[in-house]
Amino acid sequence: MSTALVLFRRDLRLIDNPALTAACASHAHVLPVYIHAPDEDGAWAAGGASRWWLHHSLTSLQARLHSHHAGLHICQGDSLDHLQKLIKLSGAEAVYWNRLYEPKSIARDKHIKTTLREQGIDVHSHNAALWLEPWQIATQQGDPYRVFTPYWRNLRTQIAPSEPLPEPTLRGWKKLKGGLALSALKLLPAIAWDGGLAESWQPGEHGASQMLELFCDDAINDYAHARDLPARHGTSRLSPHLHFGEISPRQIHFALREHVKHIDAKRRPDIEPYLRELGWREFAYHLLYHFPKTPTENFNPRFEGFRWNPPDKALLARWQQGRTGIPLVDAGMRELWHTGWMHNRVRMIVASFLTKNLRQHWHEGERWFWDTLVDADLASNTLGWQWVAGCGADAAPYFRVFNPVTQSKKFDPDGVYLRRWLPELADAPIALLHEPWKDAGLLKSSGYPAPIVDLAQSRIEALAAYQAR
DNA sequence: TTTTGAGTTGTTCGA
DNA sequence: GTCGAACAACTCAAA
Repeated sequence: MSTALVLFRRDLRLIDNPALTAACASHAHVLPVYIHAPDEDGAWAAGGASRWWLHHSLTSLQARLHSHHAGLHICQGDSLDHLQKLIKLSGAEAVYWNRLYEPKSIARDKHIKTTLREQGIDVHSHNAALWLEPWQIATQQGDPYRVFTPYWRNLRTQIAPSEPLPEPTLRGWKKLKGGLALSALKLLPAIAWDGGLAESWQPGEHGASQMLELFCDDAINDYAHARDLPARHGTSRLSPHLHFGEISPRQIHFALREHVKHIDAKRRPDIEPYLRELGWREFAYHLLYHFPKTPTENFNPRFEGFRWNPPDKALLARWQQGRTGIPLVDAGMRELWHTGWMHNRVRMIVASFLTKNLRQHWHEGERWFWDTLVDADLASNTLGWQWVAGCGADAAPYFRVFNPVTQSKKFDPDGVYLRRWLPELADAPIALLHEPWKDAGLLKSSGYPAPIVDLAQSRIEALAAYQAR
């Protein structure tokens, strides 16, 4: 009657979970385990919003396991120590997990694997998060890709949607005494700032599949166009679910293809633009794996001596609080603070504003996003900030400076998004809503701040700084 | 080895 | 108002 441990990390689902399925197939008893070890993530331990999500996602996973008469054994502290103790207590002869790809996680898991194998334990790791793992794709010369388009052309030919693994059914779930209650991990905020998150999201496998269903029913039909409009729910909003592994790209791909199969060819939505976005996620993992220093170092070494403005705490605080005086920037930053998420286009705009108009170092934005986003992901966050700042792989050309007013008029022409997040301007006429500084009386009566920077002037200065690089 | 075509998401200016 | 060009040069990836 052999026993296996299944270690859950960022694969918080029962369906299409290769480690869980493999363990259940080969062992009579399976013990699901979660070990909370933020210290092992160093500077990139989960931020506040991510911890909130994690708490609720684990709650959901516990409920899913309970419905199988199983439990989740929770502990906190050194991963290897806990695994060794649990192996002894349960008599397990094997450990299963799904792989992570952050540099620190890779090093830790390698160490755990070596140590346990030396002790005669079988260790099996699986891919639950990616179409192809970072080392499974390379240029013809055998190098990692640095440009998205050829990467995607290659990846696209290798992904064929296949049926997700079913939820495993096993009678022999193992339970041990001595696990922690989830609340002992203290993942929820001490002061309740999380009301907006709870209104906006339903973490967990069930929430993920509901979000996917919603996407299939609605946004995918007009994705190529509506994904650019922040007032609309035109994107999938699956990013936090993907980050925590409540759903996998392969599940999404399969579901989308099944969904569009039954639609008349003339009205069938084109899912390629969305798959391409999943391709960007995959590319981010590819880059982080092959260039592990990029969360803290410029991908492009020519940016070493770049003339960032000196760090300015006051300016940064105004950006963080959504009080820059630029409506679209402020709306985005407030959406982020309230919901733990920001529309993709608006992310680019607030990031361009911070790095180009304010010329604050991209690390500042990277760090703020890390703490406030429910979908904060080291690979995607790194790629995104380096791309906007211009120092990344396949980065935006230096002269690409977003004009938040132009973007606002173009992508939120009726001001629906602005009015939603800037209640003090809700009654302003549309012409002024995009540029409220044009009416001093409006600023005074609304209390909305004047711009903290001159957009035109700062653009010119940014172009000069980037040209001098 | 060398050559060739190409590279997420923009803005401004002038015709 | 619409449209194309300029905004740089570099380096990536494949032929």
